[in-house]
Amino acid sequence: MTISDVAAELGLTKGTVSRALNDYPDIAEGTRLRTRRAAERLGYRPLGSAQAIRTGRCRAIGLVLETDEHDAHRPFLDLFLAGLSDGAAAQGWTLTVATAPVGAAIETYQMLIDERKADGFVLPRTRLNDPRVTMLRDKGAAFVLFGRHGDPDGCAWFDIDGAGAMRQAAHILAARGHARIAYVGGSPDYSYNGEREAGLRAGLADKGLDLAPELVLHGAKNRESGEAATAELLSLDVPPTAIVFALDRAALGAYRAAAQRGLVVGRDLAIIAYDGDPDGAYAEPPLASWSVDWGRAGTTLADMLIKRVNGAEVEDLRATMPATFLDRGSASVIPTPDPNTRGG
Amino acid sequence: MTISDVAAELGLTKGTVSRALNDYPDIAEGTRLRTRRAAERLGYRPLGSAQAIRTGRCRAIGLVLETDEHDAHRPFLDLFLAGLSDGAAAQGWTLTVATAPVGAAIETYQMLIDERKADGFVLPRTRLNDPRVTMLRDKGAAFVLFGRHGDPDGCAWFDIDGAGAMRQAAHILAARGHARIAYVGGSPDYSYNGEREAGLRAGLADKGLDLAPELVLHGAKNRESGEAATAELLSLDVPPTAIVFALDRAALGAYRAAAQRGLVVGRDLAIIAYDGDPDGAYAEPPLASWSVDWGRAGTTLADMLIKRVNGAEVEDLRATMPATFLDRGSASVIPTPDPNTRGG
DNA sequence: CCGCTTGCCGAAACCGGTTTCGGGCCGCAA
DNA sequence: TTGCGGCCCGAAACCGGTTTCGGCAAGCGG
Repeated sequence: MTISDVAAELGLTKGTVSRALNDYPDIAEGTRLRTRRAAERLGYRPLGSAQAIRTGRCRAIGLVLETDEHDAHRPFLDLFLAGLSDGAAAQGWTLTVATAPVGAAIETYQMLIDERKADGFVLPRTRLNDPRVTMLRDKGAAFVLFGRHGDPDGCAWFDIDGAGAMRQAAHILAARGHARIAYVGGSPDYSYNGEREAGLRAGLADKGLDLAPELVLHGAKNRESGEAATAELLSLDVPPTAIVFALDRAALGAYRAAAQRGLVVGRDLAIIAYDGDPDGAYAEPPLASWSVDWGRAGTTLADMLIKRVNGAEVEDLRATMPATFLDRGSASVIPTPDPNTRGG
Repeated sequence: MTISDVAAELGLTKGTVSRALNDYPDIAEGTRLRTRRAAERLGYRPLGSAQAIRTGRCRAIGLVLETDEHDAHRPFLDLFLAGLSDGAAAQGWTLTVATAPVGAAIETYQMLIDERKADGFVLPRTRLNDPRVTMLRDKGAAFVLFGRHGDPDGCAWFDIDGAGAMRQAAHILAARGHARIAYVGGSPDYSYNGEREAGLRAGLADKGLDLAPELVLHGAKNRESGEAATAELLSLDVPPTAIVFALDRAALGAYRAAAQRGLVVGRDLAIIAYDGDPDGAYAEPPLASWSVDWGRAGTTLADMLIKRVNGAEVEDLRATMPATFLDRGSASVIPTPDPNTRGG
């Protein structure tokens, strides 16, 4: 069922049918309706590749997932893909997915651009200094970052408000009587890390507290390193009464470190983390965490990218979305003695 | 950089260049090489959509993920996608991903076929009676199942040998002194369930054992239902000394059910499950499980689908891959008394 | 009544490839 | 020398759309 078939059925030419279906202004209203109905009735769907060749648009969002990141546990990938796919499908677009080792990602983008398999890209896990950004910017390709880049010039981006979440985490812990609060970050290469730490500092400052230098650790990206970081913090002369983790995966390692010192999470030590990893719900006690709506994030990114491809300015394509606090057992109130008289 | 540019550079016509690059037999060897080098040097890459329009092939694998399955935790989706993408990329193909609610998947396939966004499909999570299979078979679309279908006629498929894994699980447990072994299955709609149960039965039969009817439960797809199933089994007059689960997620629920009865997994109760879920490694004791190489599975499926699109017969496109046993603490030897004198 | 817009559609070029067809040139046998 | 068959390549059709251009007919003002 091609456009010529539809045209023949109506006694029109294919050019006229094309213009009618694409809402050109030089088509009579009656003709437009007649054409639309006939196309519907005959089950006509324009061939993507055929339009692409003339318009230069294949109406596809490109997504390149970087492999080789062993710590990159992605429990939400399906939700994220569903969001992207829904957002794309709502406008008749599709999703082209490729994977590549971290180093070779650039080539993959290049290939997708050259063969016009995608009109633009959603860049997951944006790093502060990201070669993908400079490359795509140079080539004039359309893209939207998920996360923020060191130099936002020419970048459209979408991000979860990790700073706001951490700021509120500080407020919550302060309200529950904590004064000595630690922070365990993830990989410093990613923007989220700085955002979350800054947010926590801001929240503490709001309450007249600060983040002691010895209570700040970085690079905890999995259970093992989270456990090690926690062990280090708990060995201090004056250990923290609460720890805020940048990542759930690291926080889940804290349970064992605490247990080894005879401490019970949620009673002797408060923990708040970030990601809303479903594993956290099964910890004992369940892990309090900031959860992200990955589906909505995907849909929003898809919308933004399509707008960008259609010519919207990057300055108008920047947005954040709040995270939601899952107030679970690990963050419950801890009856602490005066921190000044405790342990030291 | 189009094919005409390359032709002009060489003083040939675009038709000749096209034939040279596609290894037509009526092109002189010298011309072929000269053309190939020029294309390489100029960085020419044929436009996917342009070839698609004439050849009818867009060199893309379609993958439709079904959402709305809340129990469909997919910790390996990234590995699977990477495998598919690698297998596709090795032959110059790409991967088109879409998602759809379970009921609406058919429409999504239809759309991808009509707009020729994919030349064929990999069908994940095949059900025994799967509407996708009948639909694609009727339309003459190319596809490869991941899992098996009730009626394999006209189907190419790839599957993990869950039956073999379960059979070996039976052997292992029997060798470690277990005689009263239970099976907790997942969703009966999927072929894997029947395969795994049958494999277990076969393995028990090999050792002169059988699966008592009261020791077979179904529908445990998550922690909660796994916990409930375990509780039910442990309340029997003569409870099992070992439980084999079709799914890791369900097995992880067993730990709590055992603990509530004062039983310790790996000492009082042996557990073997299936999937190789990374969460299992962090259980106490770690969960013994059959792990699947999702990356290789993806690559194999991609290869098979491309062969199918290129005209291979479905009968030649059927294969299984073994799972690997992760012999961890939950399956350790349990010193049981004679089952006949115990508990009853 | 004439000329000039305006609305609407047909005709044809075009996009970047692939594939078919036909013919020039060469070598070889008669 | 002529005829014939291969080897190569050019020319052009083709795929299914989009977009430009030109022209016919109706409407309108002068």
